[in-house]
Amino acid sequence: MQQYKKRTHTCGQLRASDIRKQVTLTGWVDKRRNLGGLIFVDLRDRHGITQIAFEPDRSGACYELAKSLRSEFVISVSGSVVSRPEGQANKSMPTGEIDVEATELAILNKAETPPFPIEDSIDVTEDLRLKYRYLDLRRPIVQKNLLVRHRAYQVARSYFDRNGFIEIETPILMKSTPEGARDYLVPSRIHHGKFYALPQSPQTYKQILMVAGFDRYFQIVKCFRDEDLRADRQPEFTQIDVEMSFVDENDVLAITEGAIKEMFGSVIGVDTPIPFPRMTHKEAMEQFGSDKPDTRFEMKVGIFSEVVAESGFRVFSEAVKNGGIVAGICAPGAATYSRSQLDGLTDLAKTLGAGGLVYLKLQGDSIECSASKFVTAEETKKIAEALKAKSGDLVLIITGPWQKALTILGSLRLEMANRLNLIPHNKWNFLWVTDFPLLEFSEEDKRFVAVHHPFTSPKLEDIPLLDKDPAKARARAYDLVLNGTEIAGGSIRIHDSALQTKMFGLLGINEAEAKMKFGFLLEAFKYGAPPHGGIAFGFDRIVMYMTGSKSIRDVIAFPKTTSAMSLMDDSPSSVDLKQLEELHIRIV
RNA sequence: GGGGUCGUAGCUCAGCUUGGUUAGAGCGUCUGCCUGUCACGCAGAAGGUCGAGGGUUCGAGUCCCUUCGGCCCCGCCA
Repeated sequence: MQQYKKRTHTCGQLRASDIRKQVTLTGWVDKRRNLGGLIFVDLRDRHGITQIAFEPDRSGACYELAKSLRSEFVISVSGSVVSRPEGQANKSMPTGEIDVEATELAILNKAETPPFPIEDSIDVTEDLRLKYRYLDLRRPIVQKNLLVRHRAYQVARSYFDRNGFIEIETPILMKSTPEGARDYLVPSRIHHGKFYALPQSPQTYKQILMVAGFDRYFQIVKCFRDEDLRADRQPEFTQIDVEMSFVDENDVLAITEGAIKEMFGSVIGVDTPIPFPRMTHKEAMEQFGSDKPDTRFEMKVGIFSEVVAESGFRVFSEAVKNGGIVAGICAPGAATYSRSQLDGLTDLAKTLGAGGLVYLKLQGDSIECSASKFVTAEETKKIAEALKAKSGDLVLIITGPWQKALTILGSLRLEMANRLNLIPHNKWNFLWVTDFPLLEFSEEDKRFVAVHHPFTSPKLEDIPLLDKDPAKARARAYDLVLNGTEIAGGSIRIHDSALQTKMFGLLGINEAEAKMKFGFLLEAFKYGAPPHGGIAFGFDRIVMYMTGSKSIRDVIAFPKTTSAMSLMDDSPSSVDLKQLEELHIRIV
C-alpha cells in the first residue's frame, strides 16, 4: 500500500477555464501514446477522459515512470492544467482543450492486458463480457445504462412517496405456493425436509398489507422465477410493486400513467401523453394477433371466416365448421417474395403450430393463390378486399382455433414488419390491454388455470358466469404494453373470502389444499379486507427501453446467461457434502 | 423438453464444401526507433490442447457420434 494524492477533480471535469490550476486526477489508463520523447496518457474514470502529457524536461522522473504505464493501470497524477498548442485541441472531447502536464505520478495498481478493450464499440462475444463483467462494467456505455437505471429508481421512489405510497419490504424467504411459475426453493436447516421459496412476486404479502390498512404500498423488489430465459427474461428480475386500497381499475391505471410519464420524462426526456389508449384483450387479439400488440405499425389482422365458410377449399370451410377462424394479414409490397422465401414463411408458421400457410400474391389485376386449385377466383378477390390488399401486396392466411390462429398471425405480422422494415424506432407507443379472460383451460393439467393469477377479481357482471361458463368470464386485469412488450401488469383483487374460495375451486384447488397453501390469506380476508388492486412494473424491461438496449442483460449489473448461469462467479455450483447433510438433502 | 445458429491465436474471423507440406489475416500484446499524439507512426517478434471426449482413416481443424458452453426462438414464464 502506498500514500497517494487524492483527486481534486474528476476526469470529465477540467476545461479551458481551469488552465494554470494545480490538480490531481485518479483513474484508469485508457490509452497511452508514446511518441518517443513525449508520452500521452488518456486517463479515464466514470466521469470522462482527460489527456495527461508527460514531457521529459518538465515532468522529470515521472516521465521515466510513465514509460511503464499500460492499459488499465490505476494511477494518481498531479500537475498543472495547460492549454494545448495551437491546432491541437480535440473538439470531440469535452476536455479536449486542455492537458494535464504531469509532475507527479503514482502507480496505484498495475493491470494485466484486458481480454477486450474498455470502450463502447467492441466486437466480442457476450460470454466473454459476462465472464469479465467487472471490465465490461467499466465501459462508458454500460455505465450509462446503470446510471439511467439509478435515475429511474430515484424518480420512481420520489413519485410514489409524493403520492402517499409507503415503501415496505416483504420477505425473500417465503412459503412456496402452487400456481404460476416454478419456484426457486431454499431448504430449511432447522426444519427437516421443509423448504422456503423465493417470491415469484410479493403478491400475497402486498394484499395482506392492504388488509393491515397500509392503503398505498410500493416496493422496488427482486422476484424469482425458475423458468427458461429469453432476451427480456432473467431468473431474478426487479419489479416496482404497487398495491392500493379502495380503488377500481381507473385509479390504478391513472397512478401508473403518472409514474410512467414522470419516469420517461425526467430520466430520458421523452414526453408521453396520458391517458394511454386502451384496448380490450379481444380487440388486441383480433386486430394484432397478440395480447401485447406493437401498435407502431399497422398491418392489422383481418378475420374473414364468413367469406370462406362455404368454400370448396376444405381447409377453410372445415376450420369454420369446427368453430375456428380463417384470418390473414397483408404484407405491403411483398408480392415479389420468391418461392423459397414463401417456403421459409410456411416453415416459420409451422414451427409456430400452424397446419400450413396459404398466401395470395397480388400483381396488377391478377391474384396468385397458393391454393388456387381449390379456392375460386371470386373467393380470393373477396379475401383481398377484406384485407384491403393492393397490387404488389402479399396476403398470408392462417386457419385454426381463434387463439392459436391469431397468435400465429401475430408472430407473422412481427416477422414481416421486421423484414419489410416497417417498424418506426422513434415511437413510444404505450397502450393498455384490459378485460383479459379470467381463466384458460390447460390441456397439460386438464383444468382451468388463472390467466393472471388466482387472486384476480372477475368482472362483477361476469361473476354469474363462474357457475355457467367459466371460460367466458373476464378478469379485472390490465397490462401496460410498450412497443409490443408487456412492461406492467396488474388487477383488481378478490377481497372476499367466499369468492376467493370459489376461485380456488374453479382452479381445481380443493378446500383442504386451499387452506394449506393460502389459508393465511383467506383467514386475513375474514378480518375486514378492503377492496384493493395493484400493478407491478417490469423495471428491467422499462430501463431496457429507456437505454435502447437489445437485452435485459445490458441493464442488469450481474446478469445470468440463457442457461441461468453466472459466468463471472460460476454459479450455480456444487456444495460441500457437509452443507447438504446439514440441510438433510441428498443428490440423486 | 424442442428448433436454429455459433465455438480455430488475448479478441474478431478465414480455412471445413472436396481429409494430405510448417493452420492464416486484421486488431491487440511485446521489443526497438520516434517531442503534439488522440484509431499516433515506422520496423521487427512472440503468440494455437482448432470447445471437450470418442470414432472412421495411412492421415482429421475438415467426415461421423457423444458432450459442454454462448446467443435467438417455440413450449414454459399465475
